[in-house]
Amino acid sequence: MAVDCIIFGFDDEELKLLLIKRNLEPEKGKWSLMGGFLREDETASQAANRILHSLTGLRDVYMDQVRTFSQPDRDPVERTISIAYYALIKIEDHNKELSRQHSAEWFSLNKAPKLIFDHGDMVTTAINLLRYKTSVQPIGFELLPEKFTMRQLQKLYEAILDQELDKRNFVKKINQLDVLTKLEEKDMTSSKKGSYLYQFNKEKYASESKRDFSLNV
Amino acid sequence: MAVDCIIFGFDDEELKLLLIKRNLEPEKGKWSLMGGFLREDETASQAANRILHSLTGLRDVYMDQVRTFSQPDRDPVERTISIAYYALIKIEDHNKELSRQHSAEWFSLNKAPKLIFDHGDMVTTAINLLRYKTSVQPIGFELLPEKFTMRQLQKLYEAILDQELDKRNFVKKINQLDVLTKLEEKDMTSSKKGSYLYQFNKEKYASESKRDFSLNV
DNA sequence: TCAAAAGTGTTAAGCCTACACCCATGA
DNA sequence: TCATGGGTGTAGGCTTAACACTTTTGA
Repeated sequence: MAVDCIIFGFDDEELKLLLIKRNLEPEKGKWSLMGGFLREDETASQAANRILHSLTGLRDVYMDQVRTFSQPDRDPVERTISIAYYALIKIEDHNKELSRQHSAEWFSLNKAPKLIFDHGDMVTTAINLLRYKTSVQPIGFELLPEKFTMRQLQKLYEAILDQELDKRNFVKKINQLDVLTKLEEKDMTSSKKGSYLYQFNKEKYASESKRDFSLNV
Repeated sequence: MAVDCIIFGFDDEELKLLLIKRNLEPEKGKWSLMGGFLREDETASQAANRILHSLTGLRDVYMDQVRTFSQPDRDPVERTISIAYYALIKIEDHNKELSRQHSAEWFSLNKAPKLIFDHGDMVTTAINLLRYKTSVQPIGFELLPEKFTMRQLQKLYEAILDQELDKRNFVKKINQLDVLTKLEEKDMTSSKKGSYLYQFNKEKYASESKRDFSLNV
């Protein structure tokens, strides 16, 4: 029993994937997802968190079970059944030294190399699930810094859905959800005028029976 | 590694669940899902089909992976990780003798007994997935006979969604999907006037880029 | 003063919802 | 002839999509 992690990040432009270069045979030198074996005393979700932590140094990260992959010959060495999880992390938070040690690198989704075994399927399945989940739960914020601009948020949704969105309609819909706090602060790096920063407001989301919303951007 | 099957059926009124009375310790005599162990040479999906077949005699049944349950102590005897699948079957098609041999019985969803281990969670997760899936793929038909009336179909959706629907609006929406064939034949059992029978039309669904529709009844 | 991104409203079309009456038939 | 379930259309409200100009300010 193994667990594999599809690790998503966002760099203000594209959705990215953290992949590791495999350092053992078979398929040595090829790219793969970060994975590991399930221990006796842990749940799959705990294993996924542990494995993610060993590569990124992060804890308390949003993760979701994708699906279990069980083709008998999916791993040519011995039968391994893998439970796939995806994780949403803030790229800048992760421990670069740790990921360097694992020869890990970030790839844009559409420029990612071919992956070993059925890891490509895992990624595809994970993205589809991510698309669904973002329309039903406010998990996009997990990929952004604490404070972010509307433009960053829109770019994120565009990256996840792989389609352009209308700026005005997007702002309207996000505001309707009423789960953000608009800060006084402005981000001055992106333009001369500067743009307001927002924060995800857990209280607003939790309190007001917005537990399951529907966001059709 | 085990596989457990959430077997859904529909009796023209309610969504039902096929459960078996456990004949071994622990929890002997309690109700549970039908399950079994994964064999060396099969995928989880093949195992699910095999297990379903052993209870119902049915093959080529619609099944979907729900999620994998991995709490170390979920089975008190020994650690068992279970991949849950749900199945949609036509109640009248299944082999009653086989299910009698397994002391299996159909229960209405809301009248089902408490289940062993985490089987209750499995059922809840499966229903949520089923609700989502029916809004995105025409899988409801798997629970109905070959030929069915609009009223049966509506009752089915009402059972799945657990809410009443407007008759006229429902018909409109189903017709918009354009995946049914209206037959000349009428079903005369339900009323004196008789009601037209319909059939799910795989060709219509497959051909016309309706691969992913959206049905918001 | 100009370039570059931020911010902001309105309108028209389409979709969804609510709602009630006639039809066909067997008893 | 009457009771039962089957079948059908429309109008109003709401939501969604399309669309462009002004603001701010650093260079």
